[in-house]
Amino acid sequence: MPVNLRQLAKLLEISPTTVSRALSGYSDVSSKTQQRVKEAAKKHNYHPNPVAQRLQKGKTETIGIALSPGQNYFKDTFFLDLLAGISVSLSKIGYDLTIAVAPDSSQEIKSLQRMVQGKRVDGVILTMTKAQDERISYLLDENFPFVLYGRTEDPRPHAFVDMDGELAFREACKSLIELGHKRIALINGEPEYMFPVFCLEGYRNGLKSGGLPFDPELVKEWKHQDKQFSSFEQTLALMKLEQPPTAILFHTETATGIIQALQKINLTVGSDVSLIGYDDLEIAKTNIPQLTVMRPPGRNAGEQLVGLLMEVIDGRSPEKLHQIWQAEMVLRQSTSQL
Amino acid sequence: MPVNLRQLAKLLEISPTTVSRALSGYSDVSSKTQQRVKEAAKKHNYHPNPVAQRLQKGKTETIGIALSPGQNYFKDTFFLDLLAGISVSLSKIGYDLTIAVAPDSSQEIKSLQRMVQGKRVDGVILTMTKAQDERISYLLDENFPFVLYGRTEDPRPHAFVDMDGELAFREACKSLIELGHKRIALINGEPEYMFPVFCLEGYRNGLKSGGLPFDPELVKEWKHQDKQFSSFEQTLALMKLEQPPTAILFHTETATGIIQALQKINLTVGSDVSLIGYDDLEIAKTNIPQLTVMRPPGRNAGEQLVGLLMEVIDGRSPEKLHQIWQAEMVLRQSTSQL
DNA sequence: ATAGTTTTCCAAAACGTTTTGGAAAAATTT
DNA sequence: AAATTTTTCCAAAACGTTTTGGAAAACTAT
Repeated sequence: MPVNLRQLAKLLEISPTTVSRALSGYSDVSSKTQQRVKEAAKKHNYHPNPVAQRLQKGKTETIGIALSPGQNYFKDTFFLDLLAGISVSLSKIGYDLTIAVAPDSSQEIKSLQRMVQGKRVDGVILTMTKAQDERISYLLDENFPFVLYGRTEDPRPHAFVDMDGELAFREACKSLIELGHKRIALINGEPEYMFPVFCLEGYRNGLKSGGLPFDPELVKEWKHQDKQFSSFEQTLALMKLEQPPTAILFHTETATGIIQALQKINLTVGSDVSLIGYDDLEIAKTNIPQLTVMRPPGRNAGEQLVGLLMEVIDGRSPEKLHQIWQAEMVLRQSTSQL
Repeated sequence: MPVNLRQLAKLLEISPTTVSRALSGYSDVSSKTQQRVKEAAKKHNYHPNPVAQRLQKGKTETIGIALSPGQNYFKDTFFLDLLAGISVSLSKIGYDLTIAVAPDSSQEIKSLQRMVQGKRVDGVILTMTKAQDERISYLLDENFPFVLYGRTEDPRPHAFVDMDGELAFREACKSLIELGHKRIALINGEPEYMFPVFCLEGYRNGLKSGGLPFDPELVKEWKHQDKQFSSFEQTLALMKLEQPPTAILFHTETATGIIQALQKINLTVGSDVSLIGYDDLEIAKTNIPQLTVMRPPGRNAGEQLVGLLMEVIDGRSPEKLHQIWQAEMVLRQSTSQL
């Protein structure tokens, strides 16, 4: 039932070469036969075998994304959205997306090697980047095409897309200062990952530009393994300080823990304590009161990643292949004048 | 730098045939040369080109999973866990996992066709199955190997894995009746999907076996597009009834909406209203009070799906290739004697 | 008509494996 | 030592495409 190129050629009494070239629309086959071939292909339900194409072209026409289940950083539908963007962009150019999930973080490098050394993909996309990231060193050492969603400290040139966490937290901080807040806390992610590092920097810069001192007591970190509970605890700790904060900057993915902590000690979100989250997750809209957040542009990150990666694969130097995106503030009910 | 089979053979002054057979451990090559070949392969960092292997074997050694972003059914890390199980099981047998995300539900069938007709995969895994599911009809019509995570009404034999939603909701219902509840509500998913259909059935059977009447007023549905808000509204509606329920059965993914609704009208979870959720998501453990839930076995669903799919691909009749798993009750603080 | 162009086609090689069907060499039996 | 069996190897074909380097056929310009 499944016809191949040779059989189709035989049916048309024409050479396989011509059939191949007709289907790819080369100008050295007359429009008449081109027509004829295309019709026959449709009629006989011919689809070129991608495996054969790949062998011939010397490309896998596949790109990979490596994850570990430890990466439950991704909340809400964010990750699926990213995957969707990547997948759709890839299928437009005839590429496939293969994903490798390592059983745990320690095996992550192995599943990456399987894709790279095993010649299963032409390039990879990496998320959840760390300041020191062995996956990135490996890819750079191997000189294998990749693009990051996030940043890293490795100085060798490489392509990446990232949010401007510094700007987002700086702006959020400034807006709280404008509302009269003098004690502003930050509940941050682990500094092992790159993003929280930028967020802290933005927070410090925001304080500085508003003329407020930096107080290390007001900065807490949650653990990835136990996000909600650790942010719950950190919130309680903050509020037990001699001079507790009147506002908290945080990552919206930890909203549940923080809000429940405030509830427990009978503080009202929005009046007693102002909150600004980073990322506009579902909870920000469904919570009562709705949460003021910094909203990243989102949506087409996948498309951008694919675009950059293709340039890297095509051999363009990754020097200039990076983008840093800005979040915008969405004012809702969790912030108020002090 | 990347060595291929022929080059390795030349280096060893041996035929490519023998190298190939040595590496696959055939008994018709002496253990001495087998040793020699394997060492050389390691030394020269030889990895067989999977594309060439696939062409020769006539298999893609790849399986596909098709999603649409509309499927935000998947909460928490559940989906990543499933993907992890699938990915790990596949890599053990040398297979790749390619995922195709359709831009929206209407395109879902297209991205499935791309994988199937385009000969990009040997089989597919489907989730979020509907009672009437065009994806499933398509695959059955094409006689293409697949396995479902969920059930469907199509009577033609096929492989699947599913939870026993009927049993879970029946048991949950019975346990509430034992606690003395007489007005038990169900906040269910849309009956377009198969799972809620079974849940409703279990609920009805539970009532019946406890000698309680079925009251349609006590059954509500939430919308997938707006899960939290619609369950919020439905909860309020339930509580405005002349005879409001004293207990609610629901899907844990809608917990936020339901709990916030109860909070709004000053009802205490666990004493005023008992709650039992289906699925043991993070929120069930972090909420105060912790939620009593029905916990599905989880974890190795991916492994099972892969196992069944491989049998289908190997041509085994799918008649007997299905499993239905049972959830177990986890007693926490959201249920109490009436 | 002749030479020169352009258009249209195709045979053969190549991509990197595995499998098939023997053949040569070695070991065993007569 | 000859005949038989077993062990070890390999040449060639095959998987389904695309590309290369021409060649034949059809026009165009002289």
